[in-house]
Amino acid sequence: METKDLLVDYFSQYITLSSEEIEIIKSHDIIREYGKNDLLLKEGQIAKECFLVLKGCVKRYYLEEGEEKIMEFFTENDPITPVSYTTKAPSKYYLSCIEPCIISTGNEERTQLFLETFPRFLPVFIKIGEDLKAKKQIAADTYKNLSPEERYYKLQEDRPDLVHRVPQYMIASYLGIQPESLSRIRKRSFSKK
Amino acid sequence: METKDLLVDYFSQYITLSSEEIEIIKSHDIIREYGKNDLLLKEGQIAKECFLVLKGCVKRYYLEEGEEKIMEFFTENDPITPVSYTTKAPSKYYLSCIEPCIISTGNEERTQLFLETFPRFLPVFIKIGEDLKAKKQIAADTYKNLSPEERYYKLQEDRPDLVHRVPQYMIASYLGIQPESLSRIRKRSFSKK
DNA sequence: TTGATTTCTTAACCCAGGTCAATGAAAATT
DNA sequence: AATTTTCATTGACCTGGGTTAAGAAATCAA
Repeated sequence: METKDLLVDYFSQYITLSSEEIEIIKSHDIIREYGKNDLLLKEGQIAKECFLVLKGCVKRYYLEEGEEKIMEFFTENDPITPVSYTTKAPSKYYLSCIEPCIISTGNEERTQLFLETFPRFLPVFIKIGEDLKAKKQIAADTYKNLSPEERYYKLQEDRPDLVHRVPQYMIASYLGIQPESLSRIRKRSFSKK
Repeated sequence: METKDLLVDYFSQYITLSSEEIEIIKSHDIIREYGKNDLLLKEGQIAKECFLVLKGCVKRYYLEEGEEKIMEFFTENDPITPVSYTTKAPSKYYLSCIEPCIISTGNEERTQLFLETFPRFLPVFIKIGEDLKAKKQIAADTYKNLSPEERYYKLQEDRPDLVHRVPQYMIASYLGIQPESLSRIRKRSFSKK
């Protein structure tokens, strides 16, 4: 089936899989489909799973006085490890699908079992974790150093897909500004060209 | 000696040490002293070590057009793992002591050797890494959600020591504003009380 | 197709933070 | 102690983003 190949493709980015491994990965029934607006994690809930987005787009956001404060967008091949998943404390934020999604889910038992069966995947898992950590630090630093306007241009550069794929009011929230301001920024950028 | 106890104290936060372990930790010659303004890492350099601040204060910053953009302050018991240490790529940022410091340094061989000798420390290392990751995500989220003024008040709450210990122009840089603006924020806060 | 809802844009006004310049205070050097 | 340098404050003016309110455009449902 098509969807199961997505997970195989993901691991193939990091390691060459044997046909036996491919079969086992496909046989794991850990891929689910979600609809638009489905929640993966709610505030207050303790995350029992971590995720890997194979298709679609997920937003991570806080809800403050009814306002969504979007922190991150996850798209194809982005892993999501909720803070709550590692700390076992109630989540402070939400995860929800903003498109229909195909998502692979992991939990601790399955991860441990998987790594016991295929110990050669351990360094892969560690590498993925480290890459991710570095990427997040750089993203946070970038955000800190730029003005909202500069952040928008940077986003256009780094993830041009997102700007078209996601409604503007969500992009605005992600950039830390109001939709009206993003509208003005865009207007300015049109007249420059 | 006094300084070696600091490292023992650090691990004791996470695990109860045997006297044998204490001796071995003390016998490792991995603690160095640095003066004010000493650099731990320069832009362009590949970090061969990670650090643990036992005493003093270290800033992490980018240098852009001669301007320091401070991203983080590290103080007592804060571990520092430069992105460059994990990626082996030239560092984009600097690490420098803003006070005389006592710092324990780690590298890959020593860490591996240490963990082979004391495998029971592995979960401790993992836990420290995870705690840190969660803490950083929360810190980045907080920064994103608050205005500069609110960030200052939050900093006063979270790390009241820093505000007194670090020059204001560095606090301003950390908050992402100009020293003049911080001065005005402080002025406003005085008149409120 | 049409109406309803959601999303995006524009305008007017306000304010926090940026910039520049001057002054004062505090540290470091001599 | 005197001098220089660094750091902090203040004022004047400017600008980008917030806020409110209105309307246009796009999307969706029926």
